[in-house]
Parts: sequence; structure tokens; C-alpha cells
Amino acid sequence: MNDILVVAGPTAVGKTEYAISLAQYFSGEIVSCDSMQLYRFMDIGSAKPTAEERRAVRHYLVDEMDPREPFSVAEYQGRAKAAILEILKKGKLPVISGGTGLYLNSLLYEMDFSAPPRKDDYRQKLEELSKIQGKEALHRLLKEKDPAAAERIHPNNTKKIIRALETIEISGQAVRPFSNVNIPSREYRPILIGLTRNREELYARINDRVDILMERGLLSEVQSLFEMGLTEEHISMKGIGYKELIQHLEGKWELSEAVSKIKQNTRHYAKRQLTWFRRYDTMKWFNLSDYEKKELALEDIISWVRKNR
RNA sequence: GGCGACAUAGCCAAGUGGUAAGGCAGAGGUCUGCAAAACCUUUAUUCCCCAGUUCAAAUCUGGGUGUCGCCU
Repeated sequence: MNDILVVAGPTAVGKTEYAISLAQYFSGEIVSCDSMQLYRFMDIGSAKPTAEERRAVRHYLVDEMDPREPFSVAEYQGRAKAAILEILKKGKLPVISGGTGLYLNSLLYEMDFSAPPRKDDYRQKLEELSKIQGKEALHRLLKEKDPAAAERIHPNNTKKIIRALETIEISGQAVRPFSNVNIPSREYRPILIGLTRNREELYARINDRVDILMERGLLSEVQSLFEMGLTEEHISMKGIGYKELIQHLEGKWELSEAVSKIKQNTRHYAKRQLTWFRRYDTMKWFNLSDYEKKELALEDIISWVRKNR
């Protein structure tokens, strides 16, 4: 089976540089697994690899989408699998790098997205219903149509309730809970590496990085996206750094307020990522706080990967 | 030096005699088509200290300490 190397970890841990070094060492190419780096024009806020880094190692799924267009896991799965295939054809090692857990799952497990896509007019109807009669009404509706899903999904989680109702409406079939049926991918044999750092250090790095992104001109990047007509309604603008600065550009938040929100939201995000990645039993963790230099950590990672290939 | 106000969790804070709300931060978790999203759980044996009143005190009384404000 085809080996793929996965480098996962929370934001700001240092994934990009490690993934690049590993790709260089094992003669691989990188498939990004990041829901924001996909979009063009969102370079600073999504902390994309630099032009130089991208010259050093070929990156897939960076800069491929227009931020005005919607995107979803289903589409990610298709594109990422195509990219992996292309790399394998060259006889190279696919290195999956990123922090978007659900996207990673779409590669690690047999997740079937062939069924119903979204249906916007029906969604709108449901959203109106929820506005008028409250979100409990949606949950009651789900209880009628799909009691199992209603049992599983919390009444406050409107977003998931809507998806479950939508699935039934279109296909007549219930949504399957993924976690109960996680069949490992039949296409790949993943080697899972998790990068982490002591919590305090990680949070300090996040705070620093946000300041650096601001210095690099995140505000003017958001400004020009704003001028392109992007609003908080667009999927791409749900990204941390973007949604907060749009609030500022709309005059709702002071700049300093927006910046501390960015830091806060990024810390929360990193925590959720760690929770997500802890689920993988076979993931080998490397705590970068334990190493004095990147080279030493890299040595350990490389020798572990060599042993497990 | 005098007068007054205040003191509750890491922070903001409600509670004026009946057994410590809430929010934020922190921690843990869920996850099948917006996932950098959405959602859930959890956090004070004790209210600055000492003494008193009372069946019962964060709440009332006295003293102490600290902070802030005003006056001199």
C-alpha cells in the first residue's frame, strides 16, 4: 500500500517548516490540509508557506480556490486524493501537512461524500423556521424525521441539525455518525506524526505570531478582500484574523480589540486542534519544547519515520 | 492627619441574615458537505484578617489591615 506521511499539529507549532524539511529529506511533495491556505489572496492571515518555501518543495492545495466561492470537505477530499495520486505517480512521498482535522479524516478514513450536497433554498427555509419558532423547533422536526440523529445532536447545535434535516430531505437517508464507523482508508498507509509544544509556549508563540502578521500587513490584506466584496458571510472570511478585522473595518471593533480577539480565537483553535488530534491512537507525538534546536527534533522524527516506513 | 467609599475565583462581578448567580480567562470533550466552523461539560467547602451578636453571618456590630476618592 502507498505510504503517506502526515504532519499534524496545532496552529503556530511550526508545522510548515518541519513538513518542508521532511519532504526534502524523504524526497516528497506537500499536500496542504488547511481550510484557509486553499484560498488565493489570503496569504498573510493564513500563514501560507513563503514563495521561497514553495520553490523548495512543491505544494498542492495552496492558492487553489477563489475566496468568493464556497468550499467543503467533500471537495477537499477529491482534490487532495488527486494530488496524492499525482505525487505517487512521480515516485515521491506525499507529505500531508496541516491542522484541519476533518479534512485529514477525509483522507485517513473511508468517508463517503457521494450522497447529498447542500440545498440552499431548503436551508433558508429551516433557518427562517428557527428564527421564528426557535431552535428547539428544528430539533423537534429532526426528532420526527430522524430520531437517531436527534438523539446524537445537541438541540443547540443548529448547524448540524440543519445538515441532518437537509440530508433526509434530499436523499431520504439518515446522516451516518462517522465516529462509530471509522474504516481506515484502503488507499493509503498513513504514518502519523503529531507536533506539539508545552501549552504556555504554544500560546506565547501564537500571541507573537499575530503581532508579526499585523506587522506584515494583515490589515491591508483584509482591506483589499473587503473591497473585493467579501463579507463575514463568505466561508473564507470565517477564518481567524479575517473575521475579526472585518468587524473592525465595518467600524464595530477598535483595532486593538480586534487584535486581541484574534489572539484569543487562535488560542482556542489550537486547543481544539489538539483535542482533535489526540483521537489518533497511532499518532507519534513530538513535543518540540523538549528540543533545544530544530535539527535535534528533526533527527528524532526522521529516524522514527524511517523505522516505521 | 481628617472624612468617606470599597474589599467575593486568575480577571470582571451578583448576592444586605437561611447555606456562594453569571460572564471572561483556564481545563476537558463532541465532530460525515461552512470545520480557522458549530456545539457540549467543568472551575470558590468559602467571601481581606481577628473578635462579637445569632439556631444561622459574605451579609449585622467592634477592632485591625489594604485599596481608592475627597479634604487639609
